[in-house]
Amino acid sequence: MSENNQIRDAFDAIADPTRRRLIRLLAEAEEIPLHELTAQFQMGRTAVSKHLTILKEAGLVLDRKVGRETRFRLNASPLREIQDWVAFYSKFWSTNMLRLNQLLEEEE
Amino acid sequence: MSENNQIRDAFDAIADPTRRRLIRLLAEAEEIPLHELTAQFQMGRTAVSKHLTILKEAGLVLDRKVGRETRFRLNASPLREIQDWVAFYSKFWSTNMLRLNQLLEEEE
DNA sequence: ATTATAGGTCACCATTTGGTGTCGTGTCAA
DNA sequence: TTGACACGACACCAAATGGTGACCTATAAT
Repeated sequence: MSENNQIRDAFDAIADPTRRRLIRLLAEAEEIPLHELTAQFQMGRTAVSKHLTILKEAGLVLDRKVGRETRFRLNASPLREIQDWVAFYSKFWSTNMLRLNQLLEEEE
Repeated sequence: MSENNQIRDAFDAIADPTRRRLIRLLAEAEEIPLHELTAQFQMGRTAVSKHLTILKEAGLVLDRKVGRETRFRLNASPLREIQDWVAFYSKFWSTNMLRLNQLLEEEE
């Protein structure tokens, strides 16, 4: 269960702003077909399809064919890795750390 | 204060595994000069320096010159944006959402 | 039956990315 | 003062990235 099909890094997948917008759009609806997603962007269908492929490779998106359309939906769970990663560094942006940086700055 | 010098996206900066390792190394010490960082990788000094430049452009790293060496240190605060972004989606990987996905899967 | 829609696939392209080696300069050590 | 070290800057390169348009097939609508 919960197969590890992740060809691609989640960090890599969310690096592109277009793909983050796709994730956002898919979060706001159950399922969205490609042509409807494409309508939200200025680029062509092929480009959007490529971005969705990358999201699929990272396990962030699932798709199913319904009639002649391919509907996409979000699978957010790979984002857990991102959250775990960033949580580790949350202790480094406390006010104490900011003050330390300021002190080192003024030292020279 | 806390100037917004971010030429580059933090999402972009953390996409590369080498840069994430740099962030980790810098989190474990106060300051590390370039040559010492370079020793941790298999690539050359120029490549590591380029990665650090990218981290600097994202505001994730600060540097100061001391003698003939350039010492780098972590400035984690831009990671806050990442945390805020990913926190929004945490509600989508609850067990309920996973079950819903399974149901949609079995539907066809 | 014909036409329009949806989308996969492919070839193609410009730009960016991630690495290399070299050269020049400032700094520390002998 | 001579040499070794640390580094920035630059030219260069292969591969990945992010986009395009054209073609083909499957499905839906008329």
